[in-house]
Amino acid sequence: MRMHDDEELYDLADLFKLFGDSTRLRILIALSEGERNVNDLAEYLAMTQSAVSHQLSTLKAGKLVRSRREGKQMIYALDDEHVETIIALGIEHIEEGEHREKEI
Amino acid sequence: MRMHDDEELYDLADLFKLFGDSTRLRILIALSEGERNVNDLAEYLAMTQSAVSHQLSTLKAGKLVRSRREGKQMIYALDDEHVETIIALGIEHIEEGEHREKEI
DNA sequence: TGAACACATGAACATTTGCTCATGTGTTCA
DNA sequence: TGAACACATGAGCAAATGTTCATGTGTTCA
Repeated sequence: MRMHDDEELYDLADLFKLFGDSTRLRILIALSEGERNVNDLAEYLAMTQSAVSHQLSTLKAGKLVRSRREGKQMIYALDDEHVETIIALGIEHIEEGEHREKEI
Repeated sequence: MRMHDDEELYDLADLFKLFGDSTRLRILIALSEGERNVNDLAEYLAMTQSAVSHQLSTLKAGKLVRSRREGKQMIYALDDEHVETIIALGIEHIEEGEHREKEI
């Protein structure tokens, strides 16, 4: 891995912070199944509209999701082909950890 | 992506939290270049021994690094083949983001 | 135009997090 | 054995974070 300047390092940390919250993970996983508007997401995740909206705004700032307006609704979708890959790698890590524990 | 129970979701979030701090990222990147003991890491990263040790302990609990004793020293190394892949994907995301900004 | 809907956003609060400081544990070697 | 070294760890504190509550903005349609 090549060297990284401080700015890129902070950007990188900020990116992973987005994945470091179970609410945001659930939003990202939900969106990996397809586009959704805010109220649907809120209902699906059993959260308030406000909380979902705040998190979507955070995810959008981090360029993990994009949105478009459709009438009164805002439709959100994943905006990065890496999102699903990164989550899948994380899941692999966890499942291998569980596997290793059984071996011991 | 398949469905995830609550416990796995929290584990996943906790995993990504580990990557969500520039200090820990720097430790992981440093270790991707090879094993190191604690004092070397502290000097290399210009941090106190205590701060590095705390973070290493966090990383070890998350199974991203392992350690072995060598005399008085503790040698730390990456303990997961996914670590470098995950960081590399994060870097890709950021660099593509920068690229997209230039297009606009 | 104005009411109703869908969503965004600012402020406030409780929780979490990362660091420092002080001290504890484990190892080596004279 | 005990001093010196290398590292771990608990407590405490300031900063960051996620949620709620209240309210603001944008859109539709009668």
